[in-house]
Amino acid sequence: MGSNAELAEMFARMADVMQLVGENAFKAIAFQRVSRVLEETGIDVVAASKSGELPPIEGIGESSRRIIVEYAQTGKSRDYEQLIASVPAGVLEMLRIPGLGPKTVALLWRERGIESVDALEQAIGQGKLAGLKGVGAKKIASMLDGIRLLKAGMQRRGFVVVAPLVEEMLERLRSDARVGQAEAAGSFRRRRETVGDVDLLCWVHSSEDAQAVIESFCTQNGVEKVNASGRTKGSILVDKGFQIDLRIVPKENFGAALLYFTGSKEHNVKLRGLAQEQGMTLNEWGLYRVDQYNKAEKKPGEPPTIKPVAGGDEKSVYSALKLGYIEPELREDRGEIEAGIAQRLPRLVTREDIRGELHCHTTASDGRASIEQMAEAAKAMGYEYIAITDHSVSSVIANGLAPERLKAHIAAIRKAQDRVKGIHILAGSEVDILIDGSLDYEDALLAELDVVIASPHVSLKQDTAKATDRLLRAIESRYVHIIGHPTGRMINQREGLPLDMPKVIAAAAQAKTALEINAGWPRWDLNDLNARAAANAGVMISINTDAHAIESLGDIVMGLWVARRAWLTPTQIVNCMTYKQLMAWLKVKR
DNA sequence: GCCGTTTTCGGCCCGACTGTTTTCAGTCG
Repeated sequence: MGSNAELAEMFARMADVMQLVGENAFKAIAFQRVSRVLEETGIDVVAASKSGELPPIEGIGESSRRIIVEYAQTGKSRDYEQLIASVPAGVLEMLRIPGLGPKTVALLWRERGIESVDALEQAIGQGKLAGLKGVGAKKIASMLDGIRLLKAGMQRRGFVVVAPLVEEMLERLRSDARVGQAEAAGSFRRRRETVGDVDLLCWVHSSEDAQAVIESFCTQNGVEKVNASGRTKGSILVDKGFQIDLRIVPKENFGAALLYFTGSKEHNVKLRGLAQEQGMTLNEWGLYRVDQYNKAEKKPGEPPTIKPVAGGDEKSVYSALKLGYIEPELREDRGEIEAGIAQRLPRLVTREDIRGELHCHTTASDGRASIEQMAEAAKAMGYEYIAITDHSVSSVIANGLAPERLKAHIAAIRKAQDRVKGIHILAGSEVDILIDGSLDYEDALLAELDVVIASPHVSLKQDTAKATDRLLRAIESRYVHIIGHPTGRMINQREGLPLDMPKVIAAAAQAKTALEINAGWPRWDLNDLNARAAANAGVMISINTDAHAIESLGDIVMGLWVARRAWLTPTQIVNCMTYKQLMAWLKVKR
């Protein structure tokens, strides 16, 4: 076996070890970067190494290449094994304790022989940490807090799960008369599917109010712990250990702060490097000319006393760095800065570009609204068309339609079109991709439909070979227009099919079958990276809500977030086509 | 370890907050 994910994990572990043994910090950072690049690249590096065709990849140098190639050929790496053997596994685990870093873990290990999280907890209980340099009562208390959090299982929470909490916090801030403007930043603003913590940002009318706003933030109802409470920055835990940070800056610095707090960290690092190359320095206060920037005059919590080149709003900062505006969804250091330099940033899809819905359900299967109701709702959204795609016969729980019922349903859809004007109603089906990749209806019946979406619903724990073959069969069917939620994953709930995604994408490109971004939570399937890889390979993407009720048609905005994170432009999206274009596209395979 | 329209060597982003300290190291984002 062997995969990018396994290699990424290896490099991440090696970086951990390097930090612990006091290796040059930049080496560890370099390996962390290799790990991230491996996770995100569309290139199957193991397969490429085996065939001797591993292309140069930015961030992966000679040493890392050697490790990758050795691993691809032998299934292991001597460098990795040697390095990993030098530190007990439990010590590496201690790095996961929030608030504990490599220096302290190394100190505990070397000075007190503590080799696991449990051993640390015991040692604290027995007072064995006494006399350690730099470790006082408060630090010990914070270690116990960290251990408690770690054991409570601090996984990243789903975007939609934390959204109400964020809205509530913002509401509270905005209703504070001292606050001028409050926004959510961080991975929440970048619309990542999961969020590790939430970053809020605001400016206040009078700088004397800043500390008081932080204080009221840190003492509001529901606060379980205050991690930090300074003049411009507060950090709290709420809702069983979920971290929320608040940062306050003057209005004039809001743009630079929003940029800084939105991240990603990797995006920021690269931007700062770019600023440096241009004789400037970028921080959360603004963009400054380096020859004017005198660190000695910089007081913590207060803006630098010199005039910034830019900083009032984000656009001015990007523009001063000779970049086009980079949308928050792109800020992951996945090539957006290079694209900005080359003035080749994508024109990301927006809500206004969406002309129709191609995947929804009605009361015929497991939906809650009639054909007419769904069509009227789509029309009210300004759509030109909607495809009604109820479940097929094998989806028994979803009241899937047997062939005869489907025929009657098609007739009902045609009839509904007579009653509802101003929107085209297409007859479709979400047909099950069965375990072996065959479809749930005969070809002759599929041929009667305007739109066919084929989706996997059951047996989502197949191995990679079986799952991939299963999807390929459906992709290659001349009657299938779109593969619905291709992996079947549910964020934070189930993994879904372990597809060989490069293979699936290549087949879809070849067969001219579109892949879906299912906008429904917790699917968001395809995810951003796979959707981007697919679109780059020439595969059309359809952003579908899979709505089972009128309100869910509005989920399209979530699908758009994923699509924007995937760099998609309207020309790559099926349901950005006009009705006429769509009808032509639907006939291409047949 | 990685990288190069000023570099194949010498850099590598920057600031806030905390805790244990008298001037700073560690951690985080």
